[in-house]
Amino acid sequence: MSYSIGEAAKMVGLTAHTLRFYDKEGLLPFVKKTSSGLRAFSESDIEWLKIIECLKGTGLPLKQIKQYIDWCMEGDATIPQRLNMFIEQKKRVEEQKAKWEKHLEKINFKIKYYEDAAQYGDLNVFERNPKLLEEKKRLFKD
Amino acid sequence: MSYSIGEAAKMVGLTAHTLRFYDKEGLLPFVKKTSSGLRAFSESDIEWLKIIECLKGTGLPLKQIKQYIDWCMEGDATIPQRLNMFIEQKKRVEEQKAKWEKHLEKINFKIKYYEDAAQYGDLNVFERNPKLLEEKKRLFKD
DNA sequence: TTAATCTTTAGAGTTAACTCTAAGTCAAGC
DNA sequence: GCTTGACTTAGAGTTAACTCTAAAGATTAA
Repeated sequence: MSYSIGEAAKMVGLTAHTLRFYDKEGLLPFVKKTSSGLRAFSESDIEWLKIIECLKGTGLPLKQIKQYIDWCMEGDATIPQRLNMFIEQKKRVEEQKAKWEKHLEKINFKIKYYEDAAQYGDLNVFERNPKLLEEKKRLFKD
Repeated sequence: MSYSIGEAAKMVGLTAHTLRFYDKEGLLPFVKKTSSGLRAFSESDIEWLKIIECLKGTGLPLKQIKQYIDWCMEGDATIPQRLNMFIEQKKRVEEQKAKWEKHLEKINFKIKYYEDAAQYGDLNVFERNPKLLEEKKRLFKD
């Protein structure tokens, strides 16, 4: 069983346009075509798309995703590079997560700040709640 | 005390070019200029930049950041909108974090997969480790 | 006071990742 | 067989967010 480009697109939450664009960029060398020239996505192609989505979704540029796909096509000799690539990506994701935690603290501070402001209808928040001022200093010091 | 555009840029990890671009886009209406036309960033302007960085770093487009800045300039009447904006942003960050957790599981799987492959020099990983195949099915089923 | 460095503007150029169009081909239902 | 909708390609256009250039003015250190 195989899927048309439109079906495959729906399965991974992309458009057929985007899949054609990826193909043109060399990200989908594994996708075969029918005798009449239509792309036919196999189950394993769908898995490829999910890995591409995973890497793209964690911020890896398409060029580097293509690099990975190229390594996969080259065969067993590139296993170390591929392993290294996923280790690096894991590192990046975890760094990014740490950054987001910091951002989230600032956002939570702003929510507290505006909740108080909304309640009283003005921005004299720190006069009413000096502890929030301390928290602000801590969050914005660096 | 105030900072030149270059100093301000260094303090928040951006370039002077980028700060001028932000200014042109209307993101920095609070920045004053000296009598000779140079931008002078105050301490509180630096805090503005950090909030902009926080919002940009959690994926909010510059247009929506500008919307927030505009609300701030409009005065107390827009406090509810601003509160709502941060609540929405918090929601988005937490959704994004959940997505990244899922991506991270796939990445961890790939690391295990390629570690085994690297050790044996081939990709017959699932023959050696059938449990990994089960994990793959679980991770890629949806 | 002069050289080096920084800042100013307007505006052009770049990059990544789509997004769409046109003109034609293919497939499924009636 | 015919219509309708999905598919094909090449290539143009879009969007966001920078990134850079040029020419002129401002600031700083010697």
